[in-house]
Amino acid sequence: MVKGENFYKCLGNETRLRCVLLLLVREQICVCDLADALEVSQPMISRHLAQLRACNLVSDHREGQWVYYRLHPGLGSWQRKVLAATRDGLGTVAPCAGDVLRLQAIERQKRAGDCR
Amino acid sequence: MVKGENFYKCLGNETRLRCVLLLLVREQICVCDLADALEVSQPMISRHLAQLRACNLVSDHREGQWVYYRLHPGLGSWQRKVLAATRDGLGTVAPCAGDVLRLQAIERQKRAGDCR
DNA sequence: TACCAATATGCGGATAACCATATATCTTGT
DNA sequence: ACAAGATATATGGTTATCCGCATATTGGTA
Repeated sequence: MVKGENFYKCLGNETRLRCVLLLLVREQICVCDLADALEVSQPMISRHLAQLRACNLVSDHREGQWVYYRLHPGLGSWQRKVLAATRDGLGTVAPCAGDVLRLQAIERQKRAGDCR
Repeated sequence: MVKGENFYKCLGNETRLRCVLLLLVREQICVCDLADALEVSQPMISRHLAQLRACNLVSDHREGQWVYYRLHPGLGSWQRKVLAATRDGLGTVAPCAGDVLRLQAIERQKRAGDCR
């Protein structure tokens, strides 16, 4: 089996692709922020994240109550090139552009909450 | 729907990925040579080529009895970058390396046939 | 026309992918 | 210990994908 097959199978789903593209913009994102930014249910994002994890596209770590995901540090350089090219091609159009905007809004809201 | 989704769905199948990587090595290849190089049946290669065609990853043209496939000339630059990075990452390992060798053997055999 | 090689497609069955809903687990604060 | 928030998984049903085999189509040639 071609090693890239699972890699591309993962990217062949809209939710997972949008996840990965968001993780190209932010070092790490917690599950609830991902769900809100992509406007999908919590079980749905969790299951897709599990798949990305199984294929070593992302890694996760817990910080208290929250689980943060990031692009897997062990990604091959060719895979990073693929993702970068994809961001250049798709990052600025719908729905990815909207995902970034929503994520930024979520982050603003959290910072505002910290102030009181 | 993210535009790249179908692109990646196509690449998420071993046979189709190997096809595309071979087409990165040769300008154009006919169906029977593709089937022989990848060691898959003719209906199978034909069906996958139809899918690649439907997603505008490849284009085809007839030359007499043979139908030749090539990477679609209208591929976006980010898509070409993705394919180039994939070739760099996977092109020299199995099964892709073997595909190229078998294709070369097929071409040698054809040239030998032409000489008599 | 008849035939052969090359290619495409129809069909049926097996498997995998996907989603929504419900429930379980884990962590923290009370 | 209990409650609540965050995350993961189980379950069931629907749809999509993949494959093998048989057959149709197309172009060249006798």
